Amino acid sequence: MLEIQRVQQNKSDAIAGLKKRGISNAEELLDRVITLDQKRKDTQTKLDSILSESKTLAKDIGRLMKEGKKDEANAIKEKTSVLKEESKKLAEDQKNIENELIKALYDIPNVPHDSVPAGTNEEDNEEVRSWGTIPELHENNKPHWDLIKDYDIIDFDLGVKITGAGFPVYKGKGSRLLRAMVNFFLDEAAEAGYIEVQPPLVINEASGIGTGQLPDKEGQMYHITEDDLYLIPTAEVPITNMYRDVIVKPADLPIKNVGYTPCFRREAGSWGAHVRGLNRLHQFDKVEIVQITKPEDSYSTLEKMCEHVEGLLKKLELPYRVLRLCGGDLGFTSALTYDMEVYSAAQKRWLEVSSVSNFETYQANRLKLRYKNENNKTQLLHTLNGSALALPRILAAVIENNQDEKGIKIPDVLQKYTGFDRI
RNA sequence: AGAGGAGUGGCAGAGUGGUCGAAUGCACCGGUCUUGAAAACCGGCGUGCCGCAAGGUACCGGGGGUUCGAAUCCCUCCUCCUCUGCCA
Repeated sequence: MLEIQRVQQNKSDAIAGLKKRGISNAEELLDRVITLDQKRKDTQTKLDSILSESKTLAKDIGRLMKEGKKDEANAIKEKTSVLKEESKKLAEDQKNIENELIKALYDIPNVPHDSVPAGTNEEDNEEVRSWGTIPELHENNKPHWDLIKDYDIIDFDLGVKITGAGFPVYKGKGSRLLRAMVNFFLDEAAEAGYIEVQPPLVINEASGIGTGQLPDKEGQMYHITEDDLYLIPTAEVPITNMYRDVIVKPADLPIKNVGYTPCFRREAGSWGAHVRGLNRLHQFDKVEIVQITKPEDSYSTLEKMCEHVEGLLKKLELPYRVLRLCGGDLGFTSALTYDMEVYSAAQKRWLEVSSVSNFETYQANRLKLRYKNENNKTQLLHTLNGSALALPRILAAVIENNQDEKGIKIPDVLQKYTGFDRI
């Protein structure tokens, strides 16, 4: 959630930023927050002074009782009961105002970074750079949903039988290839200084709120109602929430974590064109990198994280492009996001395989994730994360782009992980 | 899952209805002393909110209640420990 102070100080910037997301009533939203905050302050001032008076009187009563001046004490008691009623009412008002304020803040997305182009959808995303050459495939090349059947490496029907649509079964060399990639990605991240973690795959409500999946997007997560827990939609949630309510020692910054987890997404209502095969699933694997940095370091860190992701794609010899997402395509909590897309020569389209974002203080503000700066002041940190990488689409691109008449060639860097060089 | 016990500041640990935001020790930071360090001594040392500030206010696992007044009493939830049961 946005910092109220920042909204107040740079209101026009915030409005301009939110307009890039296509939010036309930005000024109205921000004014509401500012008004509510002022109301909150006023109420608190009143409440505090009443509480202060009550406290003083309570102490007087205690003293008088001890001195045996019961009548005097009782006289004061009457006064305090009036104050108590007032403070009770004010406390209730205060709570209501605070709830309204938080709700209002939850409704406002992050203010995009200056470099984010305005726009309404993916067509307005800006290509920053690209790499690699699109391979020429043989005449009878096939998309991955056919290849996986031909070589019997991924079975969707079996997944349907066990669970339902969107839960594939990886088999034999398919399963080995998946595991090989996970290991490759984790090793590369370790090499780049990320500390590996294995977080829970199930999170509580507070964690969902911390990273912004709740209260808005609960429909996207699988909800275990009996225990009121959620299946993680991404490792970002448990990993970032490790640092909820933490004041980090400056010496520990930047924090760099990597985690491999399955991810679970209901994807309610988002099925349709372009989601065949591995392109969109309810359960998929992902290696996620997360960094927590000082505010002044976050944008250079974002670039480094992109370099890391691009390094993986280069080693896998996959042609890719990097997009800077426009305001309309930008995630709710993100200030700047780069999407990495790999070109699938068989599907003849770009596949999003990674998304690297800087959330600035938006998540940290909800998480209460802070550090003591040089002036010994507690200050919000910046959070960043990126997929490095999302497995199914990478696997799809790898088998599609490396197919020939005789089968599928495994990229060189993966061979020591798979133990085989062809499928 | 059942029975019992417990949750207090970075840690340890006192505090069972009033002057307790909380003793004390350790850790940490600053200073004195010292060539330097250690020891000793002096001072500082939680977080949020309101306030220009002085200061005020809230927080003793979470939520609710009793009371003029709650770390302390009551209810409820959570977590941890011990024993029993079950289990990869």
